[in-house]
Amino acid sequence: MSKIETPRPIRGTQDIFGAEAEAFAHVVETFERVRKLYRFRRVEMPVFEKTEVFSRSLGETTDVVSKEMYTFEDRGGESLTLRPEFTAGIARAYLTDGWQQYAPLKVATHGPLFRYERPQKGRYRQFHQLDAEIIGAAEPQADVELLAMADQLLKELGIADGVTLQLNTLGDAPSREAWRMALVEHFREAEDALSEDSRERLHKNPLRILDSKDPRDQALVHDAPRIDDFLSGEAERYFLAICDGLDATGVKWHRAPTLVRGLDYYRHTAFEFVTDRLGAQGTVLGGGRYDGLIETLGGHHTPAVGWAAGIERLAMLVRDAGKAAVDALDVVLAVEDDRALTVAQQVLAQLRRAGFSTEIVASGSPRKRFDKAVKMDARVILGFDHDDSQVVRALRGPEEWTAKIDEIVTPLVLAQAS
RNA sequence: GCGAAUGUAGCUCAGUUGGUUAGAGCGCCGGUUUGUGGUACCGGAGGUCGCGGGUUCGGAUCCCGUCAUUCGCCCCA
Repeated sequence: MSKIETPRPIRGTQDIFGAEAEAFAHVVETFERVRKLYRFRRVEMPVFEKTEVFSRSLGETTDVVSKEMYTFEDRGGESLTLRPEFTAGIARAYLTDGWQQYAPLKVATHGPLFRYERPQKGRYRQFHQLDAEIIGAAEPQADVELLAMADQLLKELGIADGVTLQLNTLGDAPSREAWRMALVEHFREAEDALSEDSRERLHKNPLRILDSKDPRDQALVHDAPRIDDFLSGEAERYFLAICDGLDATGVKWHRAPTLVRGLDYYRHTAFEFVTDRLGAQGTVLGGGRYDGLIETLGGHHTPAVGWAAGIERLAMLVRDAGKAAVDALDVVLAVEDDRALTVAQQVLAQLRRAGFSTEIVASGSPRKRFDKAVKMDARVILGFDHDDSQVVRALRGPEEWTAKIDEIVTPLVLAQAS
């Protein structure tokens, strides 16, 4: 008989358990609570879409589309792709599901996304994001509201210290194009001094040179033309309105003139909440305005803003900050004699129905069950020996007491209340 | 796609210049002790030393390849 080999997990996937899973759930629960305060509607989106949903909206030449997507043919021969981000699918639904009637539409969702990348700290092939979008709103207040929600989320997660909001504008389409051309001209003059990566970027995505980490690029970036010199009057007024709005809302921000976005569809506002506590993956939440995206999917010109946040990255910060408290165990039952099992089962059901989180220890060596129960760190321990009185003893409460089995809940409720 | 480090029990790790039958702590299972108690002791299960090849009388240890993990680059949340 040949040995059966256990299948290995897929590279870049995670089996999340224990404290990590608690932190993960805490992030999602907090997001759900905050999103309701801001009246964002919950949506559930498909995990896969036609490939063109992403290739057209993100841009064929972006790394995400050209080498990071999980694309496959289904049995009908259609090219499908596991979603590498949320925005494109939501924009598609806005057009195909008649969501335009609800504009301006505020939606929120979360779930798994897929990108074929080299895994490292805070970066996985199946990863998870929170996502919030406002579609059909052209006014700066939409950007401000979205940022305020992000800010409140981070504060309620208890990780706002050490995370800063980096804010920039990319201008409207003409501003952005003029800036882009000036940047290309600036960097082309000194092309030989650029890093290899940046020479490549010069042709593919010159804006990205601005946030290069290579020291050879730093000096050139420092002298590079600023978007401020290319902003149209309208684009400038728009950006100032956002700055004022954030100040009025009490959201702290820093101007980051070299902050750009990787994906082509962004206009005007661009932002990232950044920390230095997660190594190379410092962006914890990022987004911006994507007024051009809906058109690439065949819709009318539709202004929109959104952001996404990496749940794993937030969960790591939450864990490091010690903010993910595991819910304490209310009661543990130690069955020290198997003949008392039936009685214990009755009490167990009674307690759980009454709303107490309850665990039972009834296996292994009877003499060691109490010790096991003690280690579970419950607020109350109930000991079950075998005798005819059907009385249990409670320890580790505010005080010790005994009770008949059908009267256990009452003293526990009283103990809870005191 | 590129670079570096690391893979020994369920977990955290020892394992000397290559040399008997590969170890410890924790956890798990059983027993004894204690008996309103988180104790101590005894015993047990559990390992193709990531995988494959090579060098050697002999490989957990040296060499090559491969897979995985981690940390960077890139990309991005």
